[in-house]
Amino acid sequence: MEHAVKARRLPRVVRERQMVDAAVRCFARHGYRAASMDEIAELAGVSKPLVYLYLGSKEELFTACIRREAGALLGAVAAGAEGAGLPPDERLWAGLLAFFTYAAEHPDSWMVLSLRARTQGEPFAGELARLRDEIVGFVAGLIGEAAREADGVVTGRDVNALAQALAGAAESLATWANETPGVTAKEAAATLMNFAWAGLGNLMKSERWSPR
Amino acid sequence: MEHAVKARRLPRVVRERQMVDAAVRCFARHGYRAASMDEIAELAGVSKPLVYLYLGSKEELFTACIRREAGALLGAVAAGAEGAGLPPDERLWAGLLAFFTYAAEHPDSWMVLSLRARTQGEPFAGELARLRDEIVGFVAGLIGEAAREADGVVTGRDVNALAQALAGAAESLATWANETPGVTAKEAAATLMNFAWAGLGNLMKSERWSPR
Amino acid sequence: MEHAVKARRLPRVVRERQMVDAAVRCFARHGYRAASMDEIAELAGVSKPLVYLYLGSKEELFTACIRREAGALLGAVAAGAEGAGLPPDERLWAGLLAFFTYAAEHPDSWMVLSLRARTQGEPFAGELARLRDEIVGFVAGLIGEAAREADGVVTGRDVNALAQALAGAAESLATWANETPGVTAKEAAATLMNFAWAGLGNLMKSERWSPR
Amino acid sequence: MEHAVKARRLPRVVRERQMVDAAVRCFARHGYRAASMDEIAELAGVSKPLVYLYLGSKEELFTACIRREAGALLGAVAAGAEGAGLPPDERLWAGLLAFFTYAAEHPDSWMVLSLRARTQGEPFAGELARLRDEIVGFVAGLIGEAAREADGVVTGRDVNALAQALAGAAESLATWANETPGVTAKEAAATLMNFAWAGLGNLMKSERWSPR
DNA sequence: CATGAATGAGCATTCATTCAT
DNA sequence: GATGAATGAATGCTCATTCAT
Repeated sequence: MEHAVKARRLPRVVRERQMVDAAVRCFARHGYRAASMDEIAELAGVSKPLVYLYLGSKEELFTACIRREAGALLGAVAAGAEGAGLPPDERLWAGLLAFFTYAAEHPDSWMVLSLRARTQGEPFAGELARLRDEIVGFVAGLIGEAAREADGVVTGRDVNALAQALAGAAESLATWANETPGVTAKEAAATLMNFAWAGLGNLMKSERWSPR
Repeated sequence: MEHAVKARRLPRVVRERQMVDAAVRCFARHGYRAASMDEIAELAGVSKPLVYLYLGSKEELFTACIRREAGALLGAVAAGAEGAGLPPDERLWAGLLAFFTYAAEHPDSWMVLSLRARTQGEPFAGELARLRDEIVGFVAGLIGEAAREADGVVTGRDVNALAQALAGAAESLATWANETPGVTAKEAAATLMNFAWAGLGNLMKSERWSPR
Repeated sequence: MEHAVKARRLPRVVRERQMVDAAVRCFARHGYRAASMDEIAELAGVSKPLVYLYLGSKEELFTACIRREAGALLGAVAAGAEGAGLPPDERLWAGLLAFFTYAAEHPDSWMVLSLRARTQGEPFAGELARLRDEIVGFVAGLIGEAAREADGVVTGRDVNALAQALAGAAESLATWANETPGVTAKEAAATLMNFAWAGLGNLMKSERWSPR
Repeated sequence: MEHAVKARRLPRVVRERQMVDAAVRCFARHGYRAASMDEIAELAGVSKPLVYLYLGSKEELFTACIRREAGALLGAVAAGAEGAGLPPDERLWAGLLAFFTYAAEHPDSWMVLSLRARTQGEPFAGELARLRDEIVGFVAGLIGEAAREADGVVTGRDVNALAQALAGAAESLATWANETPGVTAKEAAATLMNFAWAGLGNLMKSERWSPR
């Protein structure tokens, strides 16, 4: 008779996924503090006590969101950029494309990862820092590889600052692209790639801009 | 009678400045939601009703913070980059240097502008968007000027995306520099300038990176 | 198939005993309100619904605890003091010793009976009052018997007040002995016996202390 | 016009007293856990936030209750028993009378001090222990004084156990008197005095009851 | 001008209790 | 017989905001 109208008595794993889904949306829309457990529970279609039973607390729930979404983003970028035989520029391009595509297709996830989480102190900052470190490390690896191929001379600190700037530019562009109608992930990735590769090339050739 | 213990009966402008000062610190430290009017009033050394009398509400107070700090940042960048006769690269360099210097010297101000404000919806986003538009516009102007000088061919959309990427990289680098001990404003500015100018030059010469 | 890992399918009586055991511990440790059915169920090694199935409700469970422990205490005291042929002082001594021994050997039980139960209103107070009445009645019986032997003149009200005071002193001493390391049950019983018997003797000889 | 119908805008000290009054009633009636801040606030005729503003938290409020009531009880007993020139028995009598009178006239206060506070762990137990120690110390002082006057030989441990038993009997009798209609404070005090003094005298003469 | 007094509304969290299997 | 799944109803606590003086 009943056609699972409200889907009661679901197994725990399913419920947990629903809850984290709802939480990601709410945290993305309102931020950590402004998001209320009531709203999350209602959006997930369950009662508040169940959220606490399964996820523990608001803090743990937020951490679970960050972990899950960070894993998904990392997975997408890694899957896009893995091609071992490809030259570094091709792999950077693939990684950037995968990154912008993920950000465009999962705006709530990207919102949580890029903005909401940073504004809270520990323990969220740490969780987020790990994601950023992995991405920056991945980019720094590509830059270093390219530098070796080109016999360029760059210090480790330079490589890190560059990777940092590139990651920052990517973050900023992704948010901007999400907010600006008509900008595709491919365009955003191309812009950044153009912007970055030439600059990287120059740096590796030690042709630097200097004041005066 | 009066022991001048706590400097009573100050003119309104002074009191307001004290309050906004306190508010910037609190918002920077805790974020918009987590900052409490109690703490702000106490830090400003006034009673809570006075804050409401002068600044209206928490929302208006936050807006006042954003406006004042955005004005200060813009003023600093404009003052640094104004030299009318200088070539565009020198002016971009001066602007970047002024920007990173401001962010380093006023970390609370930069915190409010870069992170805290974005995480809240309207009307703060709008306030912030205006600051960003001004900065991006300034950068875009420089890029356009340079493009004309170099007879390069770039569309307006390209210029905007570039300015956006540059601004994003700058934002990200500024936060990173503030969090990383030993990184000076000048280093950060130099890194970005190197990174950017070559890429911009290539773009304007229409030498683009493209996949495959 | 079954590894007998957790002793499933036990007879109801055994399960109930486990539950009440666990409940006594929890109520003793946290008090009625602060003890949670979750903790009790977990400590008993069963699921919560089973607790409800067997014991009905938190209130009924607590009542069951009081009843069982009160019965055990009464049984211990009665067993100790029954010797029909002995003189009343010997029987009081035996009863006191049994009482302090029980309190020392079953601290959780004594905690529930002495403190936790009283702080809750009906219906627990009633349950407890019955235990107290039985003990006070037993003591009053001994006092009355001794009074008759000594041809003393005491009213029923006096006997009751005396028994009440004696019971109170005993309660207080038992708790104090449990909390004070190095105090044995026998010492506590002796202290009270010394304290009490002389006063009782005086009273029965109508040698009373009176002010002025 | 307005006849102070609800007495708004009262000075802080008055409000605090009202709140603690209400809290003592609620804690006495329901115990610490079961008493709700809502009920306390309503009974005090104020809003809940005001209770928190002035008293801090439920724990601090309870502590404030214990402190205030313990002080009042101690003050009453001390005032009753101070007569420096009187013999120890007269002073014990006066102290007991003051004690039972206080317990009879302030049943909620006595409830809080005697039962409610004990069932909670720290920090309430400590607060309460101090009251008990003061009373037991006072009683022990009297017993010791009497022992010296009578050239009796009692160890310090005996004196403490006796004082403990006496205090316990007093506590128990006070509660019993409060619960039993028709028992006056004077009767309760006399019963205990009779009960105690003879026993104390015997002990000091080393005439002890011993089994067998 | 400036503040002590006061609150309505909301939030994270917990708990006793009950179904559906 | 036994349990995983689920919740209604509180509870302690906080905060932005406003009067009355």
